[in-house]
This record gives sequence, structure tokens and C-alpha cells, in this order.
Amino acid sequence: MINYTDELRKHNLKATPQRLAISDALYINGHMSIEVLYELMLKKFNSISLATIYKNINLMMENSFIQEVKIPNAKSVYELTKTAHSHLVCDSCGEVEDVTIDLDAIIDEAKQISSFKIDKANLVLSGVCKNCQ
Amino acid sequence: MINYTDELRKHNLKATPQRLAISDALYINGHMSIEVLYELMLKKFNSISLATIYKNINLMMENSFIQEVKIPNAKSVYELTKTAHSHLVCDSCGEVEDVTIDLDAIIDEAKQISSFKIDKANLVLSGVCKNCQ
DNA sequence: TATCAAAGGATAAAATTTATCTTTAAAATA
DNA sequence: TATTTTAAAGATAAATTTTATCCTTTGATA
Ligand SMILES: [Mn+2]
Ligand SMILES: [Mn+2]
Ligand SMILES: [Zn+2]
Ligand SMILES: [Zn+2]
Repeated sequence: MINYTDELRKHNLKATPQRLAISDALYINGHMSIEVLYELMLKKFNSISLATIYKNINLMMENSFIQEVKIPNAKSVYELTKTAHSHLVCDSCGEVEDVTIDLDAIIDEAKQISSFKIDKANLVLSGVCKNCQ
Repeated sequence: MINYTDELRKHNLKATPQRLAISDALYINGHMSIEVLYELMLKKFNSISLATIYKNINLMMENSFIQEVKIPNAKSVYELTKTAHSHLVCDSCGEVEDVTIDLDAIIDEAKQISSFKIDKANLVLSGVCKNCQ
């Protein structure tokens, strides 16, 4: 169990018990929806407000401490910010997994065939995970 | 202005005036949010219900007549279903543009370094469009 | 330890999406 | 073409999701 006090402060976020617990939960579970995160936090803080979850998720996103992952046909999940990576989603069980793929070639190609100045790539691959196969 | 009567029927959707107008709007504008689509439809049908927009968007998605495009830090947009392609989004003005890039190599790579069976790839590239540069 | 801005909890309000019910109309059929 | 049937439209209520407000509590700083 990592202590996220310093990491939160680096992002200009006060290290409250609720935020430390959210950080831990994301560290342990990887990717979580608002709903699931709230359920989990309720076990630790029996009177935590859903508004606290939303306020923290929004603030943590603004300060780049966490990031949202939008998934086709499913609710968004959130994760601790880390080096750029793509995602694998299981259409059967909803499991979300990280996968690191170099997208530079793709980005270069897009730059050439479009007039955009591109700086970010967001890739979500859908399929069936090992367990569900 | 294309007539979408047959196309709608092929997808088991009755060709109502509202649906033909939605189809036209998507054909002309490419990608539209619920909100913008509703505003536009109100100009054509001064008493169209927002529920009609939602019901049609949902049904058209179920029948694969249209598809949702989830965009980072923005509301979803919808488009007529066409051959698989990726998207460019302008961080400045929100413009969404199609771009066709072959993702097979990427998918193969992901297959090798993961235990997933992958069948779809969803790529959204963010940057700045020509106009906003 | 005292101070203060920020965060938490409770809850209201707003925004978004879905459900229900009645009327209307598209499409199939006679 | 007229009739029949079934699905869709419109109106609106309800549910769900997200944000705002207000007061209390607490983390960070000195
Ligand atoms: Mn991830
Ligand atoms: Mn498109
Ligand atoms: Zn699975
Ligand atoms: Zn632009």
C-alpha cells in the first residue's frame, strides 16, 4: 500500500483521507468507474458523500493526477496518470487492461494525410479477454 | 440530398420524416452531438420531442445504422455507419474529422503482447485543425 | 497551537436520459 | 385504394447522473 500524500501534493491536492483512499483504490484496481469507486469507498468511510467522489474525480482530472478512459458501449473508468498507453477492453466481462504500443508511426501517417497538428493518440481495442475466451 | 428511405428499411427502421431528417443531418454534418442534432431538428419540426431524438439515436445504434464516437473531454457525437475509420479532434474548436489509417499492424502487435482476442480498434487523435493553427 | 483556505457531508438543484401513455402515421394486406 | 396493424411521435413524468450550495470540519502553514 503506497502512500500518496506527496504525490497528491505535487498535483496541488490536499492529502485528505478520502483522497488517499481513492488513490489506493485506483492503484490496486487499475481502472474504476464512478459507481464502483463509490461503492468501495463506502466500505471505508460509511458516510462518504457521492458529491465528494465527483468533486475529487473532477479536481484530480483537472490537476492531471488521474485520467478518464472512455470506453465504447460502457461507462467511463478512471486511472492514476501514468506514461501514455492504450487499452484493451473485454466485450464479455468489461475488464480493462493496459497495453503499451508505440503509436508514433500511426501519428505520423495521420499528420501526412491530414492538415491537423496532432499531439495525442487515444486507442481502445475491443475483444475478449483470456478468461472469457 | 440523399433519400435514406431504403437504407433505413434495410436496418429494420421505419422511414419516418424525423428519421429521414436525422439521416440527412448526419450526412451533411458528419458528426453531431445529441444537443446540436436536437437544435437542428427543431428548425425542421417545430414540435419534435427530445425523446424522439433519444429513442431514434438509441434504436439506430442498436441496428447499426449509426455509431457513437466518444471523444476525450467532450460529449459524444454520432455518425452514419461507414467503413471503419479513425478520428481527428481539434482541441481548440471541437471539429471532428475522419481519417482512414490501417490499424492491422497495431492490432497484431497488441495480440502478441496480450492474451486478448482482439476484433475492433478505436482510435481518436487529438490536436489542432488547420483553421485553428 | 492558532489561522485560514480548502475539503467533506448533506442535500438541493440542474442536466441528462429513459419510461409511460395517448395519438398519429408508416407499412402491410385485403 | 381502403383497412388493419404495429411502431413511432409527442407530451410529459420519472429515473439517473452530475453539479451547486451551504455549513461544518480539517489539512497545511506559520
Ligand atoms: Mn490504463
Ligand atoms: Mn467518423
Ligand atoms: Zn472478459
Ligand atoms: Zn479547430
